[in-house]
Parts: sequence; C-alpha cells; structure tokens
Amino acid sequence: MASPMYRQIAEGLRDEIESGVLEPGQQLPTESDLQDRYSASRNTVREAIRMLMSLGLVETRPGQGTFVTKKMDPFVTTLVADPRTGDSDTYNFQVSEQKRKPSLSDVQLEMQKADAQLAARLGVREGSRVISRHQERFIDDTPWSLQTSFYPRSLAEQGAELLADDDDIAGGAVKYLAQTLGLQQVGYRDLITVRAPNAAEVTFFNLPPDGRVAVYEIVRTAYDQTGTAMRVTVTVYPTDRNEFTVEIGAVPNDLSQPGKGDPSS
Amino acid sequence: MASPMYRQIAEGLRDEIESGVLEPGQQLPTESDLQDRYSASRNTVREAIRMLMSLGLVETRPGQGTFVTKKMDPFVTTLVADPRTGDSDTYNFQVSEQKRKPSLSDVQLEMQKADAQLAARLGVREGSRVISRHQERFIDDTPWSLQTSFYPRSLAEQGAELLADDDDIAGGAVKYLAQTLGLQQVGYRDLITVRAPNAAEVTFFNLPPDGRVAVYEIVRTAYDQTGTAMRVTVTVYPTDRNEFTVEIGAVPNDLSQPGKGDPSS
DNA sequence: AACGATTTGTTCGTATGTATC
DNA sequence: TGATACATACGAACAAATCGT
Repeated sequence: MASPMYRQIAEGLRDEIESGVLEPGQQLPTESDLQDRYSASRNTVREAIRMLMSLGLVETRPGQGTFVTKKMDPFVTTLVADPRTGDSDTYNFQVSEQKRKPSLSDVQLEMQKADAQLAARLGVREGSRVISRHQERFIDDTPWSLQTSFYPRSLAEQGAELLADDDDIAGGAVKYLAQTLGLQQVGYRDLITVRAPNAAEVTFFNLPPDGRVAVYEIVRTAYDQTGTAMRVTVTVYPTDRNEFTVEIGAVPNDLSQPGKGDPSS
Repeated sequence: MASPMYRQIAEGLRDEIESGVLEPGQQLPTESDLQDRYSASRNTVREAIRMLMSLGLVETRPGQGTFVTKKMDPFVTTLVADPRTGDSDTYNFQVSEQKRKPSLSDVQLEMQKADAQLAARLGVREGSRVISRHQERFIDDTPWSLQTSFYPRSLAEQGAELLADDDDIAGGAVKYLAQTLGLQQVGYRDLITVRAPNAAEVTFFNLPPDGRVAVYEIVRTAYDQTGTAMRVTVTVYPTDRNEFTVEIGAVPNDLSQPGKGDPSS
C-alpha cells in the first residue's frame, strides 16, 4: 500500500513501455480500458498518464488516444571549431552536412540596455546600450533555435556600422569586425544551461505549454586579441530535438551515426 | 474565453512571479485563497499550480504551502581540458576550485555486454564483454552525478589488470593506461543530451518522481594515438543544479561569477 | 455536409489521507 | 491534539477533437 494507485498504474505502463511490450508510436489502452483493467476511476487513470507524459514516455492526442513517444532524430551541433572561425558560417555548414535544409529569418535589430548579467559578460556598464541582433533559425522548415547576439555599441561607433544595420552581414560578423576594426576573435567561452521555456519560446518552437520540454540556453562569449569581450550570443534550443558535441584534440570522424534509435538487437 | 480557466489562473500567477510581485521563496496564496480569488473549484486551482510546477516556477510542500522556486546556485563543470589530461583528476580539481567538498563512492565494477550503441562508440563487436566502472559523485554531500566508464576488456587482458579491479586507480585511469600499455589519450568527443531521469536516477538524485527535472547525459569517447576508442564515459547530472562550459582558444579568467541569481538591479 | 461514436480535455463537487505546525 | 494545507481518489457532466459512415 506504499505508493498511491496512480503511481502503480504508471509503473505498470512504464514497464510495458520500457520492456518493449508497447512499442514507440503504438497506442496505449484508452482511459476507459485502463479504468477497467485497474479498477480505478478515470481521474486516477489520467493522473497516471499525466505522469508518463511528464516523463516523456507517452503523448496524448485529443480525439485519438495516447501513444508511446517516438523520439525524433536529433540535430547535432558541434560547439567547437577553429578559434579563428566559429561564426554564423558554421551554422550553415553544420546543417548542410547533415543533409537538412537550413533557413534563417531576417535579422531583428534592437538597441537595448544591458542588464547586470549581460553587462558583466560583455564588459560594459550595467544599463549601457548594446546592439541586439536577433534571428530565428529553422531546419527543414521546423523551428530549431532562437539566437540573439549582443555587441557593445562602441563597436558600431568605431566604424563597424553594419552591426547597427538591419541587414545580414555577408561573410559573418566575425570577419566583418576583423576587416573594419582589426578585431580578431581569439577564443570564446560557451555556457550551457537547461531551463523551462518561456512563453515566447513555447510559441515559436511549438512546445507543450506546460513546460515538460525544456530548452538549452547556450551563451557564447567571444573575446578579441586584447582579451576583451567583443560579442555575447545567446542561443536557445528545445531539448527534445537537439544534441551537442565537443571535440578536443585528435578525434576520428564521427561514424557512430545515432542510427534510428531502434534497439535492433 | 479562449484558454481554459486553469491556464488563465496559471498565467496570472506566472505574471506575478516573473514581475517579482511574488519573490523566490515566498509563499503563494493557499489553494483555498485562490479558489476565492478566481472563483474556481479547488481542482481547477490545483491544475493551475500543477502547470506552474511543471514549468519549474513553484514547488509545493505538503502541510506548508506552495512556494516560488528558489534556484539553487549551480555547479559549473568545464568540458574542455588539455587533451593529455581530462581524467578523473579534473573532477577533484574543478570541485575544489569552487570551494566545495567533493566525495566519491567506491567503484562498482561489472562485466557487461556492449549494446549496439556502446559497441559502436567503443569500436567493439556488439555483445562483446566490456569493463564497466561505476561511481557515485557528491558535492558537499549532496548527490551530484552518476558516472560509468566502459573499457574494452582487451585492455585488461593486455596488461592493464587494474581496470578489472574493484579499486580506485591512483593517478587516474588515463595515466595508468599510458604507463602500462603506452596508450596516450590524444583527444575525445563529448556528446551532450538531455532526457527525463530513470527510476534509479530519481532515487539517487532525490528528484521529483514525475520527471519534471531532466538530466544531462554526457557521453565522452576518448581516443588513443592510433585513433582507437579507449574509453567511453557516461555521466548523468540533474539539470537543476548543473551547468557546463566549453572554452576554446584564449579566454580570460571567468570573473562573471553567476552571482546569487538575484536580480538585484 | 451532417451525424454519431470514440477519445481526450476541462470543470465541478465531495470525501478522505498525510504532513506540518 | 487540533487546525491548516497539500495529496489522493471517486463520481459526474459537458466540451472539443477525430474518425468513419
């Protein structure tokens, strides 16, 4: 009598799923069926299913039924690159290598005041103005990530006017800054966190509104040859369709394609 | 009238939380209060709170109330290191740098059959035996990560007997393999994914059983000078108290300590 | 296009259990 | 011990989405 009824039901179904009795994509018994099978009320059965949903094991479709989750094949982003590159070019390259069609929205440009955290990262005073360049990124027409790059406004004032311009920067911002201001990107730091999506992210990525799918937030701070932060880029990815790799030193080419995810033993 | 009542209630409370009217750690109105405030039934109010919980904004404590979540300050793990190191030593070093006390469980050693995925990564035949060395890792006596390293059994047969031994390997396994077999770790690849915790992880990390706190799974495949995989390490961390960084090229020391997380603007 | 059957979604009422103070 | 607050469980009704006739 230790654990409540709804959890016992969830355990039972969970076992069936993880043992493969119920395969990915397959429909679970209806709530009505489960009521009979476990002699529990509908609400209790629903409680069990809700738990499985929260665990990412099943998904419900109104009017249809409840189904074992089929994991979509992830897109893998590589976080390292040669220190001298690591710009937006990298994005297109990575995507095309995996034979998917990337696309980008227009740049949405804003002047914003830096909050405490951003100011610290960018090495500017809190409350000072920064250039914010925001883009939506898609792969095969499904929303894949939201990216915002921040630059100190001083960069535009010193001659890199295109930064404060609403257009795409041909060849990438890193190259542009090298050409106009002589700024070399000599290194960067990525900070990887995971959190629940906010309302805008739920809308853009088409995520379930209850936050059961989290998002990665990757903050990349890039430094120039003087050790000064020249850019901070924040990119948000849903965790359900993204993975990341880091490669250090001599690493053979990736042959271990994740496969179908089928345990085809 | 578009969205259901429970979501409107959740929206209202969410606004109060995100605008700071309700501060982290503060108690929300009781379910009874919220019934009156929104003239909804208790179940509907609970539905709203459940959504906020799923979003990680609040937590409930039986007999006490519902409280705005206070983010615990994260432990930051750096994924890069010099290619020649990157062993368990790194772990102790990183932890002590942040002035926390690390501790490790005994090594739990097993011989296992490699499943398809592990076999591909480790470059062995599926179903062949591998050495599995499992450890629980704590920081300040709270469970922090679960780590399992896999080695081809051939390594132990070729002279690295300690791998198949139940003891800690003084100085780290990488150094040991270099000394006994001349294997140099020349590089590694990390694969970062996020998923719901399994039952064992829920227990060890003391996570809510409904899976609303996800875990990172970091798979590190290390290669020797011949381009052969010499080790695969799988480490699992709860997302609610861990962050990761990757540093490439010349990067100044990290001064941007994440602070208390307080928006003390 | 219309309708009915099926299935999940939302909301209410009520009762009882368990944890905390 | 009692009061308070959240957790579990049942029953019921109607709404909304989906599918087939």
